[in-house]
Amino acid sequence: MAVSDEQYDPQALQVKWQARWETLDPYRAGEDAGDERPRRYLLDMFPYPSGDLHMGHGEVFAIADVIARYWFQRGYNVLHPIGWDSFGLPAENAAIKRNAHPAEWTYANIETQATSFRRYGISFDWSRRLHTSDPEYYRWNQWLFNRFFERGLAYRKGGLVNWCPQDQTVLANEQVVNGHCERCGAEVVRRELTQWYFKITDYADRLLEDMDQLGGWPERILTMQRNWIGRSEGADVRFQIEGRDEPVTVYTTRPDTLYGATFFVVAADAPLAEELCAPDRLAELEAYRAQVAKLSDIERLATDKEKTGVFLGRYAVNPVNGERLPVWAADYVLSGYGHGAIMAVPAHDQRDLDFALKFSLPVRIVVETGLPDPAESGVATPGEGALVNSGPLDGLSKTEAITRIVEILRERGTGDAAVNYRLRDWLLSRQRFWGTPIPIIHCPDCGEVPVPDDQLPVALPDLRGEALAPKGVSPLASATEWVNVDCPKCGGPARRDTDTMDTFVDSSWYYLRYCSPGYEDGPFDVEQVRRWGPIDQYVGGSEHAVLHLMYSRFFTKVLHDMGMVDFTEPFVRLLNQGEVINQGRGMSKSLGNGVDLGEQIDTYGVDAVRLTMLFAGPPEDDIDWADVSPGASQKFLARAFRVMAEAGAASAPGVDATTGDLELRKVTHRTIDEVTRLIESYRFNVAIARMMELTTAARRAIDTGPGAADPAVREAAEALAVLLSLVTPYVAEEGWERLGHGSTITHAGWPVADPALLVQESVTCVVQVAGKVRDRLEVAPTISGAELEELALASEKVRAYLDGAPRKVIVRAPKLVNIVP
RNA sequence: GGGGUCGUAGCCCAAUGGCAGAGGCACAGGUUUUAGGUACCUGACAGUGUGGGUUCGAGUCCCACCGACCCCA
Repeated sequence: MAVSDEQYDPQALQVKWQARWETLDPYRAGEDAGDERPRRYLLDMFPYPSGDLHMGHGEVFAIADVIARYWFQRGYNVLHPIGWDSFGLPAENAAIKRNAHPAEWTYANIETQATSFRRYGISFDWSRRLHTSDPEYYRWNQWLFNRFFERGLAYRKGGLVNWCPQDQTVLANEQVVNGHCERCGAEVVRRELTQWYFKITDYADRLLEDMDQLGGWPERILTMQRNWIGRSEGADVRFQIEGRDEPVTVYTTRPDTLYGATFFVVAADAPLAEELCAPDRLAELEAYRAQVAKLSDIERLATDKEKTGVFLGRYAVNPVNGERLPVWAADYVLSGYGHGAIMAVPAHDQRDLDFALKFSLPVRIVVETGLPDPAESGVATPGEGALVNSGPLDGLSKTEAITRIVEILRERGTGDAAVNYRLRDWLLSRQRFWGTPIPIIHCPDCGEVPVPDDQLPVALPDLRGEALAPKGVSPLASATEWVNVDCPKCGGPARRDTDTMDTFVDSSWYYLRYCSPGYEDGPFDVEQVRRWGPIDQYVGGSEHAVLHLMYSRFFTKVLHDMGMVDFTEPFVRLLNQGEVINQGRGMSKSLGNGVDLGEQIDTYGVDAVRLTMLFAGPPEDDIDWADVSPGASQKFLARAFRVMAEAGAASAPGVDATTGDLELRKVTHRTIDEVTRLIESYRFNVAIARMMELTTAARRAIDTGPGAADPAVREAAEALAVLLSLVTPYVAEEGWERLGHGSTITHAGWPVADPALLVQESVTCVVQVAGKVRDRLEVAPTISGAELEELALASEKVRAYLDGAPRKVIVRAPKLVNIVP
């Protein structure tokens, strides 16, 4: 049978090579301590097992796989593990609906995804697989919690928290997006609850400072984290309140405007409002609070919203000039920011001005900006200028005034410079079942007692179906036998903590567990982490900018302080892939524009789908599935397959390529050179375009050139197979085998371009007159500037545009000459 | 309102400050084919969102504006 008659049959190749890979196990990381190969650790953000893999997974795992396979070809010892982020609410909701256990749904989905991953040809080291819902994994969440507790980094406190009425649990600040639950989209309300927190605020400065190690991260993610942490410098100022011993501290970024304060505002929902309220005004405050409680933070802070508030019948005293400032409660001040109270400087802050104008409070200019009087214009002047009406600060600039006022406050003991953060501590308690139990026992006598390490894990009780239905407290509370235990300290009757941990705890350190997945003496083997860590390349979505990516950085720093890891940042480089959308919009059931990954694979084959994902554009860009054509990808792969098969049938391995067709050899080596650079800079779409050109050149050589048996054709086909192996492993394996090579192409070795073949013997030099192209010259690439200038000026075509001697000649040998007449 | 990213053929995308086009889709034509499809070959299509500036030379650098998206308000 003629080779060219053979059909490219992607499904058959998938069956054949998937089975071979199972046997050959080519993607396993080398564990031998004497292994001298340079190590690389590549990680994809692990999936949540919500069902089968979807198009988004198809993209992110294809991208990371190119990098992994490139590293394999380069001879590195590659760690590329996979696992599942398998605790979480969807499993619990499914279990309630089906009267089942969350584990059933979870592990069934994991198996479905594992099967799909294998078919999708991702080069995972399956021996390191982990699931965060396994007791052997979450045991170490608890162990780590104990360490955090010992160090004062895990603590319990009461306060207003974000409550999602849909999911019936509290949420961390990071999980509230524009006042809505990041998971389900329900509007979040405030509740007063006692909850566990991780003290991430202790690490705020280090989370900022260490960003200088993150040159391999997208700038926008760093900016998002910087904004989220929200460090600002200013001053704390203590105001005495008439008729009260204890002063109230406010934080301000503009202490220089202290003389411009004309009233004082406390957050309506802060306990302080009640404390400061005159007895005869309490009823009014309560009524107002009820009104405020209905609003989200976003609504409260909206600048276009009419200001509201109530006077509390009290006065604060300005520490610098003794002025009496009326104390108001209002909703535009948040109890969570600073100290929940502010000094209002209406002339220079728009929100304060809106409030002042609404309630006829005085406006005093203390910064001369040259702009119209805010009291008249209604526009505050937050800019800089010389201080006025400010006693000792008069005439000073903003910076000078800030320095001076801080000195004054410090001398009088009524304030000091202060740093404030927007970042809040990480609320980690959750009132749901399918998570890691918090390993604390509450004893009436001993208080909060950690479960001793040797009694971990605190395993989840066996609850299922209706028992998991949300009721505002954790389902664990109803597992009486599980809850009631003896205190580990005094042996008296005590109760387990019934909340579970935020699942972001699980993902904060999973990358370390992969280094020694079966380790039983700790969360990870310190030595193995020293070998592999930190992660050289992390790949995942930007939706985790201030969630997982920040939490994981925090965990890493704590573990560093504990002496368990010797680096301070977990992810050296970060790549955020775009989303796969359809017809200009995200895929969704309601829009009916969903595309199923499995169906695409069934229709076009794994290789064509992967190729389509990578060829669509730069990895960071969104892919609109309506704009791409997997059918065309499949056709290209058929072409490439035929080239490899025909070359394989016409010659044997080991022929001397130097005797082959020179033109094709040059294309091959130029392609190798360019693809190498393009892969290293993650420009996969362009790299693939080069592979297409090489395929076309080889095709032409076979059909109308030296023919399939020419050594240059073999050289081109072999290079093509290895280049393609990063993107389309199935057709590459088959091609490699047809070319007469054994086993697997995974470690065939990255081809090296011969520099001699990259040199061109002539290049086209463009000759411009006044920037317009007037002639082209074929010249040697080594031509000197002077020689080239002479040639260019001698050109008839050029002389036609010249009128006498040129004023200036710019020579960029060998490609360009520009003559300025 | 502040900050960021990005605007290149009908579409997706390329182009170290140096000839705007590498690759693909779609389109048109040719060879093969009974025909369609496949395969192979060929072709047409923009002057880079708008307006300034820097430069011998700007898609690329700077400024303003318009539009899209993202983040913080």
